[in-house]
Amino acid sequence: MEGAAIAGVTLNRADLRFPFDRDFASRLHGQRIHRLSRRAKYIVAETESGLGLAMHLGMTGRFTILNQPGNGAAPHTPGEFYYSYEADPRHDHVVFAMSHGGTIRYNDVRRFGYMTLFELASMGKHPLFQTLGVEPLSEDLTPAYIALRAKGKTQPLKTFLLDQRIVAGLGNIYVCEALFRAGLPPGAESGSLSIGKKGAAAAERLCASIEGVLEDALRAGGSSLRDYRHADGGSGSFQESFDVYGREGETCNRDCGSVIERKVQQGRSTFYCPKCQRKI
DNA sequence: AAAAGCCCCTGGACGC
DNA sequence: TGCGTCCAGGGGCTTT
Repeated sequence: MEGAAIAGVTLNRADLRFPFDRDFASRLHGQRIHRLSRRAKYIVAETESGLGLAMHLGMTGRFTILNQPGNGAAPHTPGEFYYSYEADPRHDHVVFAMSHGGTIRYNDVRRFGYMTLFELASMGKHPLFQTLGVEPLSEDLTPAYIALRAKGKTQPLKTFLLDQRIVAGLGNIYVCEALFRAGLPPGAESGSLSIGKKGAAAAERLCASIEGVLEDALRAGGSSLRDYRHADGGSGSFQESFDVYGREGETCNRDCGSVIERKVQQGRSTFYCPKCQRKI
């Protein structure tokens, strides 16, 4: 979509998680998309005129790119998977008509996603972005950074890692998986990461595990649970490589003889191996 | 300051 | 077939 202009925006309702900005559609009308980028869990469309469109998918948000008007998308190249998109009047909330004749649909069953316009020039000062922590795949994520931010915190590691102000973009799946790979208990005090040799070693493992999990997941095209899909209708396969997520009651992949358990932290499920993730 | 709990919303899975 | 309960890739707000 980079290089294409927005020929029209149709809003099929007045809000998603939040009401759309006033003049949302008209401000985007005719804007050429200069580039698409990402910060934390936000997809950002940057227009040539300096307008930014931040898009968060929430839990069930999904973009589908259709290269022809109507229901079906023609393959980009011969032999490519042909994706037929069935219109969903109940949950197709936003439709972008693009200058080259294609359309982009935003579908979101639970409407926890949202979109908002902002000025690219002052992105760093925008409330959505201002407090975000480091990108997990950047060189900013280091054991020293982890130790610094964890220092003195009594909150559980799981909570610490889900906090977007610390590391931006980690979600429930990848936090669970990273903690497993690092051999760290989800309930351990975060502050321990900044104490002593064991803490330093743990921070080191955690850092490497976060990177490793995300890289593996990216290679696999992400995790496709339920109807989670790519913009071309394809799906990821990282769910087949989960060590702990969604594996309650199953045997640990480390052959430690234990079974994966589930507990609730912050109202979300944490999956872990009680034996492999015993202490820092 | 930190943690627990509830809320937003819809739908699928499962038990009775 | 229907109804109730629990659960879900996120995260904000209020209460303790």
